[in-house]
Amino acid sequence: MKINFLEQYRLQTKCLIALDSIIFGFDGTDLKLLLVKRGIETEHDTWSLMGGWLGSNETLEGAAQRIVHELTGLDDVYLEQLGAFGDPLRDPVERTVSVAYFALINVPNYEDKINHAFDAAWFPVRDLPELLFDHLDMVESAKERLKYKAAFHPIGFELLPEKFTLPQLQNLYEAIFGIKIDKRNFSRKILSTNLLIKLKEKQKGFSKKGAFLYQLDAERYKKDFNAFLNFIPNPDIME
Amino acid sequence: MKINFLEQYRLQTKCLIALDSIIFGFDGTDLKLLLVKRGIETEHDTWSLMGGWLGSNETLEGAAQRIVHELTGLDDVYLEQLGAFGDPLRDPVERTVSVAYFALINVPNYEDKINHAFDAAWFPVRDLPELLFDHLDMVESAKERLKYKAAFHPIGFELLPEKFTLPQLQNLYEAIFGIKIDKRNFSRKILSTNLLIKLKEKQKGFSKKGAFLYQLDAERYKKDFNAFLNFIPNPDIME
DNA sequence: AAATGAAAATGTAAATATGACACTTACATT
DNA sequence: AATGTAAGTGTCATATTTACATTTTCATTT
Repeated sequence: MKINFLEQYRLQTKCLIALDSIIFGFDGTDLKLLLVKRGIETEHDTWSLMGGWLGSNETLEGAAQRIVHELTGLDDVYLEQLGAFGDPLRDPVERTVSVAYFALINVPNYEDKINHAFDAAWFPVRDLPELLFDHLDMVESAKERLKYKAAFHPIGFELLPEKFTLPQLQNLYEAIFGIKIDKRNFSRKILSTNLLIKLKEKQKGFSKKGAFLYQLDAERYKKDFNAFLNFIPNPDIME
Repeated sequence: MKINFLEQYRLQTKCLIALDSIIFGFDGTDLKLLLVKRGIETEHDTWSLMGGWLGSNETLEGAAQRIVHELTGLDDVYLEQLGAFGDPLRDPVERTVSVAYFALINVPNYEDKINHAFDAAWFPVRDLPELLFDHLDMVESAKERLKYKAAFHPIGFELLPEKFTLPQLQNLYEAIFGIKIDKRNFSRKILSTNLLIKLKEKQKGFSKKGAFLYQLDAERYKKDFNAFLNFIPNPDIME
């Protein structure tokens, strides 16, 4: 059963392709999202994910990287694809399929690199402003994915500075999952991975006693990334 | 920093959107994939995933459902989005972004429903023919996703007939993960979920003794779907 | 009718991981 | 020198995991 093949292509409706990136950050206390204020006339001053159009010779991820760079100044952010969002009415202007990516970055590390030309700003995920189009759906979906991944893979470190303390790491997990974790059990579990190197230095200033800094053992991290972890007691994660 | 907004839309290059579905099946022994032979003149008689184009008023999933139906006759298959594949050269004819979905179905249950007009046929995932475009990448990606999900969620049942035996279920997990599992430990673990109802009947014919049939407790299945399982000892799953 | 063979079914003990729980330590500030 | 605040640490009871071998059932063969 053959069909005229090229004819098939010619008859199809074409679509705009957008890329939207959800950038998670952690400042030591709160899980945050980087948003930009898009000067869009029809949607007055709405906050938006890092969005833009697919260029004709770009890969999807390449375009997402370029857009993140153009809007924030950030380079070489590790982006992971979240999926495609293509409801016919998601963009009221014209039918657009958007491919969403998400990234984890450390807020203080990148703070000075962020280009504020586009009013890029951090918002706590628990208290987001109104977002453009279906961007809130994308964010919800990204939060679930983050939980899912974080429950099994040591990705938490992507959100922390190079040197971090156990209480910071614990705060991060508590923020991602919205739970409290016993610090004795947490440190036992996390240290049993042998993924952390304890440094001689302490982080001062935050507490009086100061907390020891740790660093990721990069070798093991790469090697054991796929080893499943189970940081979260009774995880309650959906997809 | 405002930009002429509608102008922005007008300037963008448009793209074709394809949907491709990866349909996994299990015949009691092997994990299989449903493929169709596309009568495509440029790619002579290559086997292909269930692919087609996005219609102008369809949702992505709606289009994927329609295409699966048109090519196979199957209805109401549960499809989950795998992601978008958009390499500029993936389709040599014209730039196309494809959104891939995957599904799990039970082979014998659907056998008679499958429309063979398009030469739809099952292939063991361990021994696939050459595939169209980047469909092999999609399949690899789907296999990883299946492993990932199956490690934590009781999705194995989707691939089995309504009544199935513990050895069948174990074979399925062994096929998905490519490992051997101790049957005593497997049955203890799987039964401890209380997700299975043991029937009085036995499956006859395959073994001399015959194995008891089980059925999914649909109530609990829905309720506990998000409860994490850990069927797989030392899982070694990547994403 | 008895013997055979092939897969199904089942239990236990040792090792490991988990979860609950509270006191001591360090040090900056007063 | 005293105080306050967060960091750091240990134990025990329970649950989970792993490793491992024998018996049962019944269709088929003799």
